[in-house]
Amino acid sequence: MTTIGFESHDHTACIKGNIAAVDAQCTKAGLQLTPVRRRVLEILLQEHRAMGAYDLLDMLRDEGLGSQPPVVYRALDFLVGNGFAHKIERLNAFVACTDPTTDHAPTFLVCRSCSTVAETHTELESGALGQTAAAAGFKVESTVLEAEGLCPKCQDALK
Amino acid sequence: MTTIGFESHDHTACIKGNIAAVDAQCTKAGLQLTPVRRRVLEILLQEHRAMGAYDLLDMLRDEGLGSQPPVVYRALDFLVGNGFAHKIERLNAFVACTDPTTDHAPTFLVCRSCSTVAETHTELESGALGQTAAAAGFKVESTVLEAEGLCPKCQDALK
DNA sequence: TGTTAACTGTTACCTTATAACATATCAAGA
DNA sequence: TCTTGATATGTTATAAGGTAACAGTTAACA
Repeated sequence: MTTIGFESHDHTACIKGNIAAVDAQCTKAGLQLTPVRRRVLEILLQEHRAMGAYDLLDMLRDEGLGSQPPVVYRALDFLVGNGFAHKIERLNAFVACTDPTTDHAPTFLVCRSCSTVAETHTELESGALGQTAAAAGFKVESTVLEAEGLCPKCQDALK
Repeated sequence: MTTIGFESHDHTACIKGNIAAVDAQCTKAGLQLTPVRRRVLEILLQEHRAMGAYDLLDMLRDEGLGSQPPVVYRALDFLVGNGFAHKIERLNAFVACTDPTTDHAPTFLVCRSCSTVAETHTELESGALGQTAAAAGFKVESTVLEAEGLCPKCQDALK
């Protein structure tokens, strides 16, 4: 299990690597990473935080890439549907996936102070949720696993 | 760990018991279970499913208990804030808490076919989320733990 | 070159939620 | 008894999030 999001890192390389991985994945799966879709993913990677659909739309509009809500929602549907981005339900906002190459049930740690989102991956079966579901005879199709609180930096800053 | 929601049970007694428990809790904590708040909780208990704020508002309006959104949102804020109800983020909807007497981090199993919501309680510390957060130095203040899928009945019905 | 499939553009609208301010109620203290 | 403060409700207006439906575009390919 790895946690990505609260450490500093080479962000430019991180963006390039992610886009390249998504590109490869799309080619392999016959998916089209169109300009709007690519740009939305780039923005999410650059900002490295949860962004609302209308925040993204404002940026697209400034760049002449679309000005109406369906444009950004369709791009987000594509990205989320294919695992290249995730929706943070608690925030009604979206983040780029940190590991777009593997299928996974993401878990998020959301800092309420700086809004940074860390993504972690867990195995459903081994977790309490998976075990509870199995015991209840419930067939899980998708999960929402989010924690809100304070990241290490903000805990220090607020002391 | 107990799962409540997919078994049949004496619903009338379940409602009375829950309201009584909330009543006692309010008296003890100096909280006011006013008519609007009580009625919203009753409706949630009666319906025994996730309900949107505007669905609740329609029912309140029919009963002359309030006709504008803030009325129901304030009642829900009170109920959710004190642990007497929960919000299902995935659905933007609300359910009565099945165990209002104990402070807990609820987990929900939401059936996409019949919309029934089962609530279970898990210990944060023992779960994958708690362990991940601890490893990352993240201080958890609240959690959203939801699974969407098919309940046992609907799995049978769809065969 | 016509047809199809996938994607984008646009209008219009719906659902969910909250800010802000006015009013009402009630209990504690001057 | 008055009045002050705390708490709750009533109401208007609007912000924020999301989608249905249909028209137009582009690219691949028979």
